Amino acid sequence: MHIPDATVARLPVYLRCLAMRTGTGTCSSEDLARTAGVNAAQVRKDLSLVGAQGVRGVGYEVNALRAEIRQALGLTHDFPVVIVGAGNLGRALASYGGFGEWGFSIAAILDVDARRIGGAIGGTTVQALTDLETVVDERDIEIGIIATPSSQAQAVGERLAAAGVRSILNFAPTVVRVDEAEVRVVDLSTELQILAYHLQKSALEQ
Amino acid sequence: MHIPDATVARLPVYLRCLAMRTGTGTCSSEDLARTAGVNAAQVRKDLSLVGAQGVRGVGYEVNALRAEIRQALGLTHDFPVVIVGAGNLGRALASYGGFGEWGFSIAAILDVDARRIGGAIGGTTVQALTDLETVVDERDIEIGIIATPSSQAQAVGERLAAAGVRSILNFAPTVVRVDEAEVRVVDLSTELQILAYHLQKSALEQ
DNA sequence: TAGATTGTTAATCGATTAACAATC
DNA sequence: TAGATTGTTAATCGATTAACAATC
Repeated sequence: MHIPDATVARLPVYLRCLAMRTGTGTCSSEDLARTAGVNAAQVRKDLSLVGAQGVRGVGYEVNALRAEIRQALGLTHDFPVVIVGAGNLGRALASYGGFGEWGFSIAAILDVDARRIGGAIGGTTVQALTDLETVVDERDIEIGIIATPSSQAQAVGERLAAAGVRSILNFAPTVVRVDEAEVRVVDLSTELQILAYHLQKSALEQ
Repeated sequence: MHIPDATVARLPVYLRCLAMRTGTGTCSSEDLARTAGVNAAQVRKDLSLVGAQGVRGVGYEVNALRAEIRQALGLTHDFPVVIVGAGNLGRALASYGGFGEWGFSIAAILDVDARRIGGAIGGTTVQALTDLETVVDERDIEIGIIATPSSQAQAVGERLAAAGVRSILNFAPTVVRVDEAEVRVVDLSTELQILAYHLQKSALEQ
């Protein structure tokens, strides 16, 4: 079944909201909508798209709901992830606790800098960037995270794609275009600029 | 003039694409569309919404375009930003180079941990979290960044809002709801989950 | 039964894009 | 003039949401 992009983007939010609850009990679409900050009709529509079923007059069973959403997102097996770049950002990402919770694990952290190679970050030893292809192949890595300086981001993206990685998350503040892989960007200044627009707009309204 | 949200979200991308070019010369909607990864008609529509004007048969003047987009986004003055949390993530954000380029500056970095207070991160001295209200007031801060552990995120969001901050960027992997402020979330696991969905989908298609 | 809440429809709203006249 | 590209229209597509019958 096809799930619209807009729904896919909201599913992780629902998972996060559900994670804040105790394991058992039920939850109405109204409850979930309030914590997620969306419309209740939208919650019901999204949930029916992922195949979750509630009980009229009662709500959704929290545990079953979690399972349905994870299933729909494909979070059914573990995803080994490679982080390229062991600077401040790479370290912050690696020591971010929430990886395992959703079935992602850090298979490797790579860097070019000899002073960083061999060091440990949250239990993972930093390897040389030259190991990229080997690591991707041996550990069956499907997801790569770019946490390098902007100047190296495009080249790393291309290497990841050439090694067979089909999903890339780019944290470097630059455009990375790779035809063979899906690239998502996470960027501080983009977010700040969007906030700035809204600030200006609300200032004009006064 | 009202600019649709979808357009506002693309404007920073255009700025980034334009930043990759030399200061002068022209650029067609087709050029910009290719680097930004969107449709050329969409680029022209977006640009006409921000009031940018091109020349038929030639394209848009790069410098003028940059200026129009910045103007539309409200990037006309400097925005002092406060970062709450001086752990790995806070450090990574603070040492991220692209701040100044778009008119944002780090006015303060705050933390609760006495071992971090007084230390310097990229030229800024870490201050005590108790200084939050004073700093926001004295430096006229309108934007706050939450880079604390999840457990403290909501409380920090509320304090920021109470101190008068109307725009908050939350990097903690948890839901932060504050009625008086706009909160945007940037979250690693959300992005990974969306990638996982697409991986699974393309695997099923084979 | 009465109250609550789902699941779905249908209307509305907003975003995308092909197409093409205008014009440099 | 010929080629290129904008600016805008109108069609299409996708997303949101109010409303309500179904039903626990």
